[in-house]
Amino acid sequence: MNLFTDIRTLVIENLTLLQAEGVLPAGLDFKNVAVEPPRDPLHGDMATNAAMVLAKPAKMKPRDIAEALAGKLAADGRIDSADVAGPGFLNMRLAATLWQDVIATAIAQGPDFGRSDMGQGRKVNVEFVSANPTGPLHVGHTRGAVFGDALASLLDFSGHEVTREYVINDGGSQIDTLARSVYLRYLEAHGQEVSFPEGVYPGDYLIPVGQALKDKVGDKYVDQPEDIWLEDLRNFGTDKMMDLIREDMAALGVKMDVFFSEKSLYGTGKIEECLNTLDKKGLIYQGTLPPPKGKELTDWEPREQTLFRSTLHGDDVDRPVKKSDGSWTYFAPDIAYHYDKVLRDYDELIDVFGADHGGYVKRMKAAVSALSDGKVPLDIKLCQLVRLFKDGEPFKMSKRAGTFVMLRDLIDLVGADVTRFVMLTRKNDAPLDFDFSKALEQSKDNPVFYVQYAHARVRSVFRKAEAAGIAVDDATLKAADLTLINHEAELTVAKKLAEWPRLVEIAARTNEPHRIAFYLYELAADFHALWNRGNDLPELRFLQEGDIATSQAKIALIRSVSIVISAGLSILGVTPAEEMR
RNA sequence: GCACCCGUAGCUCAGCUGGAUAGAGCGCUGCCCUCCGAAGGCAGAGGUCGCGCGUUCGAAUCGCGCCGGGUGCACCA
Repeated sequence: MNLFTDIRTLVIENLTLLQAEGVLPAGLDFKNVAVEPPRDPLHGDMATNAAMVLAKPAKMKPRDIAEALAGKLAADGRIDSADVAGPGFLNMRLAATLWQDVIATAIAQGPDFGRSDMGQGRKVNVEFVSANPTGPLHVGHTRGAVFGDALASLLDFSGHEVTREYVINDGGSQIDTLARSVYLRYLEAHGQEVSFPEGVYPGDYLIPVGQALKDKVGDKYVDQPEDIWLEDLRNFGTDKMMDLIREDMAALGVKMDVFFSEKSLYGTGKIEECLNTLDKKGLIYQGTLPPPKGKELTDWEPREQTLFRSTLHGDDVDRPVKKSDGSWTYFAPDIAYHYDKVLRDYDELIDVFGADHGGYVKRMKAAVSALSDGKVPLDIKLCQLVRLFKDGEPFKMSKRAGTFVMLRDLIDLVGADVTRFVMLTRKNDAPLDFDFSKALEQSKDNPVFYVQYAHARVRSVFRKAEAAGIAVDDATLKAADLTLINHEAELTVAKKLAEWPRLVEIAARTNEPHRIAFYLYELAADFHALWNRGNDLPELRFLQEGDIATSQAKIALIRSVSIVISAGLSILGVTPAEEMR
């Protein structure tokens, strides 16, 4: 249920009625008629712009339309009052029973309250993380991982059929580097002194991989030329790195549905097939690109190569798919990979990339547009950088090898729940400051704590109620006399709960899970405010001595608060707190 | 040079398919615990929404042009 769409339906019914009565002309388009919460709650519970958007096509004054509509709406039992304001806004006050119904619905639907069918079962593929299999995940990957996972959950919650996918870049030359790095660790495991020249990965995490290789093959590869061991070590290294990455993701609570191997595209004719498809559309040609501008290139010279005419699909320049020596560029298998997704019949594709891939967006969209004839939208979400702080100072982790802060370090320091929530308190295209000390601080300055605290407070009331012998199971609460919930402070919370289904749809439509985090903060604030009103007004306390019916009604209200907080946190991948410690 | 992102209160940031007097938190000022957890709440002060033009009944939001900051430009992956 979504109260806003219910009321919008009511508004449109009455507009139609006005047409039938000849007050409004026929043939009006109602699609721009919106029902929203007014910015200022003093104006009412809901407002509609109907009169203003219809004024021009109906050739009437907005206020006249609004007056006529107000007359109709005021007659409906659900509307306490409908007033015309300003240039033609229609402000409505809703009957208290509607807000009380929200509570009953929340309890009846439990974790599914707010679930939407707006996705209509559309198949969406969310590709995220996709870190090169050359080492463990670091902070930058973490943001993408959290974002992608939360977005996938959000889309699932709003009626999409979601696939979480990771593409393993196991086909490129960075895997040669990995293989050589593993080889050095392998020699080291055999007691050799090794040095790590430029261009290999020096990280400690490869030490056990070298050891494992020794355990597996003994001294078979010692002092052998590269062509003997390279292919084997590419596979061995990639497998070990993917194990590591899977463990990292598991520690963060991220689980993929599909791991797609880029290598599987090579030698199977898939890339060729994809490029043939483009060729048939006249989008492949032999040509020479102009030199890149604004950059001093000393070794640049014009070369003829195979190009994809991406400019016909919105890109700035055409892009090479083959190098001058005839081998594929990185872009070629990536096009083929996205073609594979299109062929797998997804209705929509989403890629979550790091901000450093910004230059890749247009060409990828161009490729998907070309391959699907514009039928499959591709949305690319770029996650900006994460800057680490401690006590307000930039933070660097001292690591023997490398200055990256690893995902594991984050989780060890603050835990997966805090990491996830903090990463989602900023929209993806804004840089994120992550302050360790703040993330662990127990104050309202820390949104993670603030939301968790609200949930813990609800649970605390439940424990007290149970100790007092009051039944607080959902079946009992659902049957509670909710007309006892009628104080303005309580209805404020119920109204915030009513926004939840609408908020979910907005967040899903924009692919912006951070809106969930901000909403939860607002809901927590309304709840904390109500809690404290109980200090001054004893009748607002949730437990009313000797009045079980009222207590149960009030507990039903805060039960629905905890339901929504749990549902929201579940989308973000965070576990709600039972109590604060 | 070009592309993308950002610019909103002293600071960090929200702001819905364009809606009314632009909202939070921190910081500042003053209040509220014999009370379901004060780890919290209430109130006050604080804004040319970077600048200009345009579209519109209406612009922080859309378009164009500037200014400032970030990221990226290749036969790398």
